[in-house]
Amino acid sequence: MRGKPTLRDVAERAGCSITTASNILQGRSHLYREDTAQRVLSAAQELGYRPNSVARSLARRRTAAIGVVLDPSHARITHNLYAHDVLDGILSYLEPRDYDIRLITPRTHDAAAVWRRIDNGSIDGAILIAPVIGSPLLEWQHYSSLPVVAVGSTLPDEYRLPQIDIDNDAAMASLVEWVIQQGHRAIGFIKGHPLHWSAHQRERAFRRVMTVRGVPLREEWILQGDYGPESGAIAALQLLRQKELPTAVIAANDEMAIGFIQQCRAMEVAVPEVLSVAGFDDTYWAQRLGLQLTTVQHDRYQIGYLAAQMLLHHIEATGEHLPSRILIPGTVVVRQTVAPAPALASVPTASASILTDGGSQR
Amino acid sequence: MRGKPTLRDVAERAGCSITTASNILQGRSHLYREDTAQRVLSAAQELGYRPNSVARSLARRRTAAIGVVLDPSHARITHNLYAHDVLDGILSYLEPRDYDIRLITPRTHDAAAVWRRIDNGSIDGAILIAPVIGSPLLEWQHYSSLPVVAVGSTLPDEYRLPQIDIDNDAAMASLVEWVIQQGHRAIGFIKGHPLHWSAHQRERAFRRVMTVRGVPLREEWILQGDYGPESGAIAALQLLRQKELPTAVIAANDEMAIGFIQQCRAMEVAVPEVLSVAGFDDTYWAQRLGLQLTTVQHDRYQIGYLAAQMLLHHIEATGEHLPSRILIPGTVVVRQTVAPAPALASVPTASASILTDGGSQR
DNA sequence: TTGAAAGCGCTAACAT
DNA sequence: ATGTTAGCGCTTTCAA
Repeated sequence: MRGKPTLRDVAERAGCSITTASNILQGRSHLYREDTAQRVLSAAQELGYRPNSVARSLARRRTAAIGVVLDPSHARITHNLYAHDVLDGILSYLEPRDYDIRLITPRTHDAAAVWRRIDNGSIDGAILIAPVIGSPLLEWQHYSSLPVVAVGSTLPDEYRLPQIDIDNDAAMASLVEWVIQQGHRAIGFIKGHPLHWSAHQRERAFRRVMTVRGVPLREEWILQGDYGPESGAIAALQLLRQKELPTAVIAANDEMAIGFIQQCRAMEVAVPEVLSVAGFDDTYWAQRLGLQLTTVQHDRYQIGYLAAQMLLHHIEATGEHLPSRILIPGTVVVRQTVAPAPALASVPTASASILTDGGSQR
Repeated sequence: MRGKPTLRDVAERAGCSITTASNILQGRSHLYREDTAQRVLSAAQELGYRPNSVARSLARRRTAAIGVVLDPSHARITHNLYAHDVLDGILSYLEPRDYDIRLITPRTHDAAAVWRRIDNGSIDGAILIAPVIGSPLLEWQHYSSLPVVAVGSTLPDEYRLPQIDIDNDAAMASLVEWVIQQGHRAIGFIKGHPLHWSAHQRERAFRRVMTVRGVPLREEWILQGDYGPESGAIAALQLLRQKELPTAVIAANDEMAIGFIQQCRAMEVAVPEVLSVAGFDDTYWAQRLGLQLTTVQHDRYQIGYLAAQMLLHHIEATGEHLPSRILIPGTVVVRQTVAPAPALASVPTASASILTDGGSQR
């Protein structure tokens, strides 16, 4: 025996066949005599035998691995707070079930090349993280064979993919309702990255609620951002040089809200005294940086967890592919960056709470 | 032909042997007649053939995959800013070289179980992310066979592992020197997590420079933290209730500095007017949150990149295992949370710069 | 220029 | 209770 010990080595040492060794090491000892099992087990132990998972995968036609695929547009994982939380949820489901995770970060937009990396037999299924509009990940010819679920993007129905996402529409609606309840009638909005479905969904919800509540929509207060903090700062610059200002601004995510607030403060516009600002997502780092951002919390960890669970079901249930869609509700978290509208400053407000949920508005 | 097309299907369709198809698809067309190569290529194309990477790995005895292993102590990847940056660097090196990444996050401290997940033939090598003191990842019996490099922990020499890390000692020394140059003679310190080697290295450098410069060390100003933001806040609480206060505090990382500053401001202690605070690491999110934290920048992305590079060299160079150690220098970044010591407030200071490097002090 | 044959290390019918 | 056999899909000598 040379190199790493194989099953054959174990079998030889235990004086039995390879099959026997295989069965016993897979926990089917009850099929054999006590002492045979013992001999195999100790042989394996003594040799420091570890089953070769590649050979096992080939024989079983199952890899016990799933792929987590980042859209090529978010090439750097670092700045993607969303992905971190989801990944944690995925790991927490998969790790105890002995599934491996392959992190796939294609850098190209060529769909065939991307899918060659994904669907080459090395994984049993894949979770697509926030595929954007026009992403190669969404070319159906490719994902039609491998079990796949998408998270972080609520796709239009024609993409027949199981998907899990936050309910952007309902959550943003809650937030807007709540801001309006604070007495604001002059409300601005910072839009997210135009390639993300969520950006459109959040904007649409904003516009709808404003309209339904009869609050005037002023297009000059609706600014384009890209979900990054810098774009929030730029939006602040653009907004603050206007003659008329809103009393509140809702950003489509926390990062932009943070950039926006920094810029406001740099220009000596007090938040929330002069201008209220709300974010969306309740990201971990925003919480700990003393901003006390009023925002919408939703459980990204759970999204990852559920996505992994759903995927395993699809993999194990050898049959049907029910393209389901799960939307996780969000909750408005009242902290300190949204104040009652100036004219109504004396009206009683919802009690603000720090690090505990504010009123859920669903 | 049923199911996914295999090499055999391609060969049949092209009317040649499996060997021929294999060779041609691996780019050895020059061995064959022009038209044979063409037939194989188009057959593959038409069938949508994709080589099965599991079978290929088994035959080649190479997986073209490497493992990125998180120490069980940092089970949740979310809050580990360090890991994100390093991971990005790793990905950027490995992705273009067609290596796959397996993300391994053992939840147990049983070394044998941990290594069974890592070294089971599914990867060609592993990068250990910030193994802590006593980590199962460091049990040498296991890592002795698989090529492995450690990052984020500068291990004592007895761990014979190639490793890449920031030069904690020199970088912290620079920072302390710089703070002393600002005229501070009353300096506190917040220690990092006691299971991290870096925490000890940073503390040791602090003590050494203080001693060398003849600045008195006051143990009551040296507080235990754990690298988390909350521990910084707690340290502030403990420090601020003392009768005598330092004029500056150095935290062993940014997160603690942030927590510390939040708490100071909450207690109306002005930073940096009353108390200067420096961090360490220059984390991405700290930079964008308007704190203007004076800290030490170092290139974690590069650490990941180099680690991947080094690992591939070890894998490819079938021979020697030179347990090298690379230490990346850090740079003091002067922003706005450290002011000259009150008594010296009129002395000229190093020009503060925002988002550009301050003076390097090495 | 091409192909036959022997594996890689393991699993899983199917005997016995 | 145990072993034989035939793969899994590919690579790679080696021979033709």
